[in-house]
Amino acid sequence: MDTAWLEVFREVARRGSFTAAAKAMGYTQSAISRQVSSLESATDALLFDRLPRGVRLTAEGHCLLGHAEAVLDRLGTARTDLAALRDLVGGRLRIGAFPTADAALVPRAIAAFQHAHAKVALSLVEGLTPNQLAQLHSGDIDLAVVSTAPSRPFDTASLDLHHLLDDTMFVALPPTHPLVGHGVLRLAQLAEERWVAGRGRVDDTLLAASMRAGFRPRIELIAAEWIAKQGLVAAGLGITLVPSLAVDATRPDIALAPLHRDDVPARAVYAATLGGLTKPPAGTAFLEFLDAAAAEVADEIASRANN
Amino acid sequence: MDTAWLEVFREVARRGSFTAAAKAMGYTQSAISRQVSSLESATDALLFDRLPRGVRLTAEGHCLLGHAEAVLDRLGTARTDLAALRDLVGGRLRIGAFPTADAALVPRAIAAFQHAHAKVALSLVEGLTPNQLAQLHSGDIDLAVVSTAPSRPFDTASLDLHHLLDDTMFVALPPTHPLVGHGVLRLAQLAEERWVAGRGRVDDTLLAASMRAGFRPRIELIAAEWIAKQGLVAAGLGITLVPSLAVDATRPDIALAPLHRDDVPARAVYAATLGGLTKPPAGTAFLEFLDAAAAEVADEIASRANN
DNA sequence: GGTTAGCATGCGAGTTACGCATGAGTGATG
DNA sequence: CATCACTCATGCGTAACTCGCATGCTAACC
Repeated sequence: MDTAWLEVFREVARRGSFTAAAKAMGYTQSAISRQVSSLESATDALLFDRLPRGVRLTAEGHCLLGHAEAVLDRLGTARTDLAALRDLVGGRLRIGAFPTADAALVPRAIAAFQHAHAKVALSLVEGLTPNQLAQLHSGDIDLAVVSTAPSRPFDTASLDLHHLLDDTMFVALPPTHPLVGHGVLRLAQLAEERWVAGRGRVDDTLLAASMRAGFRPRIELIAAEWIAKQGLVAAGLGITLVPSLAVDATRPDIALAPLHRDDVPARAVYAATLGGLTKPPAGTAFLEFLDAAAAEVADEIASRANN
Repeated sequence: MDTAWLEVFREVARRGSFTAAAKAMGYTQSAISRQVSSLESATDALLFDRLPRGVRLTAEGHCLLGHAEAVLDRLGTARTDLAALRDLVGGRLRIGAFPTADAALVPRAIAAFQHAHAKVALSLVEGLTPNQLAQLHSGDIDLAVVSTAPSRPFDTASLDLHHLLDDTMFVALPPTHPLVGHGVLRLAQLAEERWVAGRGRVDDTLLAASMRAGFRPRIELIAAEWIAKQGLVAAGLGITLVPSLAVDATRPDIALAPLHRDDVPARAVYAATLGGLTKPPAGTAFLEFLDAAAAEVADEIASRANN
């Protein structure tokens, strides 16, 4: 059944005449006659009584009319929704990001995106990179902000990776620490320090890097939450590593010292989408905002490292 | 846009593969491929990502899927409703009838019809014949039970008339009246009686008939409502004419005497529908129940007239 | 009673949709 | 690493459909 038949049917029902409907729709009267006839065959119902002056809906025609209008309406909203999806005035975009990306990078991009495309429903899920990738593959999120870890390289085959920035490491020192203000530090200078460690990947980084620098870090303080680590450092009980993405989120009574990039390799931060698949329009648009936010954040980090 | 495209789209979305959908729907894989392609052109959207093993909905495809299912559902209910209309398990029938027809004839037909076709929504409008015909023409009712009046013959051209029965006249007498039990009466025997008259056509009938019988009836009592007329007659204050259709509705303390049919011509009672137009299936079905009810009522009237 | 309005239909041309066969790309398998 | 299996896209020829045009027919209107 062609939906054009329904449109013709609706027009004829409204105008009460094949000829009038034909004129209104740019068809010939014979075309209208045949289309109505086709619809009558398809529904196995006589839809109009043919009168000497025009036509009139039968009971069956009246019954069908309501449904036909509903169907055409729904098709119209389908068109509208699709257009909204394309024009970024509708639809949704589900984003995932690792925790420190949510300190500044992702929130800035989201704020700018929402300002530009208020009608798009954005959602954000925080999680570690492996979880993000799993959700990406299962279709739970459309785009993930992830970071490389030397230990777990992700399969580049099934992903589209868009490089955003490189996340270097800073050392968080108590404000009274003697090394504060000495510019770029080498990891070896910190061999005797007491370290505050969290759990998971960041501490792998610390361990691997310090072993490479020739010492085994003294880890006596374990704190999972960022707020706790900061407290310990601010109290002068130890030092810790801070990803550059989190420098804006450190409390003012902590000193941050840039670390030489040969000592702790930078983590690359990517925006990842499923490879080979069509990205939702909002996704590609969001990438630009992520780029802009990444550029801003990178600038700020660079200026901080040079002080 | 062909709704077959939507069905194919839905099937492919469910099965995640063109080939599987083709097998399920009895098409070739190439046909599926082209139909999806057609739908994509029509919607100007990429609906599926083509993967090495099957396909996967894009964001646009997911957006369209909901609408497509709604449209197909609605088309299904349209088909169901049309079938229900035909099979008398749905739809409606709007009936009109003149007042005395609602005393026994129409209620019986309605009761029997409702018992046979409970799902059909019946409605009844009481009104005089001219109003019924007007509503018939305006499309407010589907079928009218009307009666002829010598003064106002209706235009038989635009109507389909189905004869139900002939409505003769009875005389309502006080139970103590000397003429009670004398069988068929001639109007001339009642020349000296005092008449209870209503308004409108019934009294035209009385006037015309009595003038023809050679007298002018003494009309001193006017009562519009049937209940009032009966009261006056039962109290012995006068006599009145009763259409045969109303004999069952007369109170027991009134005597009814059949009137010779040469004196007061029978009114023909018809079921009228708009001529040339397709009758709703419930309408033609209802006619049979009207016929049956008319036969019953006519039998009862005949047996009453013979007593 | 002629004219007009309106729907149905035969006809030819253009478009569309189907199946068949084939090609290209990717994952599974030995 | 080569081969196979599976999936979708596409060229081709045929069949069906839909269109406009012209015509026929019926009923209302002047």
